[in-house]
Amino acid sequence: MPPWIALVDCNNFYVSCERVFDPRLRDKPVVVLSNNDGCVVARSNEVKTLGIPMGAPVFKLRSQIQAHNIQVYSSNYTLYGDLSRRVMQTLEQFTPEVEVYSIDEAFLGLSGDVDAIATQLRQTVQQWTGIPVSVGVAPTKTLAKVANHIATKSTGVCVLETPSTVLADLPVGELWGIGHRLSDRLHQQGIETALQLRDVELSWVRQQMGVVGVRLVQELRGISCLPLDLCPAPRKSCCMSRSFGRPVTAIAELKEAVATYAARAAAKVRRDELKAGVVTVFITTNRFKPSEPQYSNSAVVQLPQPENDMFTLVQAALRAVEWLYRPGYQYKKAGVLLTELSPASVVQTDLFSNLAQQEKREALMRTVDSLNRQFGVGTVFYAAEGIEKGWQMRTMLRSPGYTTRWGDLLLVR
DNA sequence: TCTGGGGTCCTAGGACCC
DNA sequence: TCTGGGGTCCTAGGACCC
Repeated sequence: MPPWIALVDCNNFYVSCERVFDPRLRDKPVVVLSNNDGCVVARSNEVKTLGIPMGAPVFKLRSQIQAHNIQVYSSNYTLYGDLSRRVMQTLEQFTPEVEVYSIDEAFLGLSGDVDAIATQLRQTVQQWTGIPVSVGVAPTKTLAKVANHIATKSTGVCVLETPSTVLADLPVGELWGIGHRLSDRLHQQGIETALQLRDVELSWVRQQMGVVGVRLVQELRGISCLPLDLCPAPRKSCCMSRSFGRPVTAIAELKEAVATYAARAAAKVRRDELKAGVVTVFITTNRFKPSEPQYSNSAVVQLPQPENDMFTLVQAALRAVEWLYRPGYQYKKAGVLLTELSPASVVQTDLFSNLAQQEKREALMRTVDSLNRQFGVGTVFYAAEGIEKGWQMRTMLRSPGYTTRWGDLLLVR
């Protein structure tokens, strides 16, 4: 294992993606909103300077958006996913040891003149993809996160060899793995900085923060406890859920939404060559409106054998909705969770399964998937998903699918 | 009017077994 | 009188991440 770990982080990733295809957005304040245009999930530096926090609900920002002429975008995950893939492929030019950690971050194993490599890598990603990145290099993942933090605020590259002074200036709550709960508890115990946490007794850490805390503290001391994960295990669950664009009261609409989510979730597990053994459906009213009657519940359907066929999973999900639905409530959100995922290649049949029928369905699913891949999600769908979809989430301000839809190709002149 | 979505890991406690 | 203990599995809830 090489002695260094680098964290490459795309700066303000979603905003940077929008800027790649619309250079007029450079140097302007830009935000990208969550699904349903609910709250802010990405901010340009100009917006950060204005003090607008991550996760701020957009309806509270109206006056600021006006006053500073902030450019507002709905999220365009197809575009971001595509650019992310290009960034990751570029990183693979520099080392085979790439752990894709999230849509905009990767850990890399590096050795040699890491300062020079990091600088070169940063320039190459910028040149090949148009996305600015910061690179933090250190002996452990946790310290690489700290280094990245510094890199983002300075020249874009930071190699952290002797971090004591840096850790003394870092509030403990900003460490990777310390959320607001742990942060509060540490403050109560008089621990304010990352350096103080690093130098605390391990037995105390074990008792107060469990094994997760022990690993974190060891990492701060330069002892790697979170190795690079170069071949991630297959996922254990697949969730598809959305808030509705408006309150939903009728079971017919709820069924359309849940059928749509089940079909999308089924497509995801087929893409990953998995099958699901259990389908869970949940529905809920709007918890932000305590004045209205509240109801939320979930139902679990155990399948006789693992499936990834759209019809089977949608039917199971719809049975769950019938069981869950109570009239008289304004539903705000629903979701479908697929669990007990197993490899699709393992064929498991029971006495009553009809092989010929199963093969026909698999062929049909392959055709559906390929059409939806080629022409966009929703080209072919199950009638139970509904046509009008009045419940669908709002996305008023979405940018075009520059790299994934022929019709949206950027026009020059 | 208007507050995201998709994951993972850990722990504690109960049921059950021998 | 004296009432084990270790292991596994499952579940719910908590905490965190991006």
